[in-house]
Amino acid sequence: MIEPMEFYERLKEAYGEPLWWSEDPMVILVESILVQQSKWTRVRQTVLDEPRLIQPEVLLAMDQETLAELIRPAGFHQAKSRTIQALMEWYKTYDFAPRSVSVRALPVIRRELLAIRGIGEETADVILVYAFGQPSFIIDAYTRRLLTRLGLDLKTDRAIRHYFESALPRDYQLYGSLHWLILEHCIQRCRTKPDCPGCPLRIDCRFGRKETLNS
DNA sequence: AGCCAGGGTCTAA
DNA sequence: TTAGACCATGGC
Repeated sequence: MIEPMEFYERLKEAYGEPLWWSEDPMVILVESILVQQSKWTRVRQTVLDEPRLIQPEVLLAMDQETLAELIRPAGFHQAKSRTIQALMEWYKTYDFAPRSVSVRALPVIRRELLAIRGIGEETADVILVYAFGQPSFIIDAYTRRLLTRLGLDLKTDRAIRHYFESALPRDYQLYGSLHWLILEHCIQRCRTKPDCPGCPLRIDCRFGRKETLNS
């Protein structure tokens, strides 16, 4: 059974120093909503082409229908436009200065984010790690899939969270880097090469195939 | 044509 | 607590 740190090292060795989502908190806030059940290519077809639009005041000033049209290519545009504006209202209460909060505030921020309709566990953790610099491990579909393929019997997200958080230093940069490496591995490599020759994790990720029990 | 994508909410059992 | 329908779009 592979340990979380080894998991990280193997990916890092294969893909090099991991990138970071963005240094701009506003980009994280907006993109984390847009990318839900969507793809990067579609996210890039939206409001992100206009950096002047990615500002809290601008997003709050436009009506929801207008914002919805701007983000249409990302899918679920009605729900997402509503969520983005609710998120901006919440962000205002932090004076648009995410890095100023203390580590002890993590559970508070997480609860507040989860209270916003359209923001679930994954999105909340993405925002915590990449925008607020808080160590809350991000669990996405790719992470679940890799762990399953690694033969780890972690049935719930709670178990997966414990697997990582109990073995890794509580370091938001490490959490963010690992999450990014997993994306790198799954999107850049596994999805384009389903057979995954020379896989650094030495597993069969089975992209493009139905997940089957007992396989 | 149909399947699927880095999710989230709601409902029914 | 968990499974399944639903939400929308576009690329392959």
